[in-house]
Amino acid sequence: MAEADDRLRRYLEDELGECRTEDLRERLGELNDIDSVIDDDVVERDVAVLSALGNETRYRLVRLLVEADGELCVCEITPLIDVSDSGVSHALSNLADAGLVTKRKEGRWRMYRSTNRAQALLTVLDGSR
Amino acid sequence: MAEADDRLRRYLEDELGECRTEDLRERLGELNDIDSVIDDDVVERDVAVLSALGNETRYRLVRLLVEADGELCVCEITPLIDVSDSGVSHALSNLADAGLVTKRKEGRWRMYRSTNRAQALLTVLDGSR
DNA sequence: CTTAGATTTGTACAGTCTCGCAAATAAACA
DNA sequence: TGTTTATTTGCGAGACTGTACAAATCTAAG
Repeated sequence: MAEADDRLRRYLEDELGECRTEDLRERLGELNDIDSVIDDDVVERDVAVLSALGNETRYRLVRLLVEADGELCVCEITPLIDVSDSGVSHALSNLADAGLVTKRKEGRWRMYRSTNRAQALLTVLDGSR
Repeated sequence: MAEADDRLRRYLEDELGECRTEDLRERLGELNDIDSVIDDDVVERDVAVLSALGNETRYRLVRLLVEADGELCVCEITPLIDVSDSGVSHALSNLADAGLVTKRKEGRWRMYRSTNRAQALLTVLDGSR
């Protein structure tokens, strides 16, 4: 920590012209305040969602369900996705854990649908391109 | 494809009561239309962005820069992030490639700032929780 | 033009992830 | 009840990723 503080002190000297211990302490406090706003649980959940979508197979599945604008049966999905049935199942299960799709049983068929969160994320990506 | 089509035909029989070859062909067409909207380049870019953010270290870096609401020097960031300096540097470089942060040289210091896309993504995550 | 310091880059490897195969489960129906 | 079919689950090989360490680069200042 001492070394990191020295580096920060030199940076503040450059930025402010001079840097008293008081100035260093103040900036250190500001940085800690910013950092302390970040909640560990939120980080964990968001990273889970983002890493679920950050895989081509899973991303395509979600995109498909969002474009379909309603539920699809697994038997309608697999012909469009280039991995094995079990690969699709693994992926859908992962997405369900992340809250990006929901699952419903209909007799011997399983229906999947994208969630609002999934739609919101894709919308933002579309809008910031 | 034959097997997959058979499964789809059986699904349509359940859903519609009966399923003529015509019905199967129509549904197959609809599914392909939905799928063909999905652009490979878009998939690739979005997955790159999402997988960049879908890592705890990189997510924290972006959150920090968004909360800071302006640029931060690497020397201000490293004390708050629990990986080595080189780890932070690799992570920032990855984020820059994904278009989630921008970099600016200021003498011997390097300043980073989050992009609109990064802010938009975090905002959506915050809003859909 | 040497030295010191800030940050990046190259590299290696431990750990994680993805996907296919085969087996298991569950629903429908003969 | 046994059979067929739809989907999931367990598991392992190979691919991929994250990180630290060391060396390189770049800047400023003696």
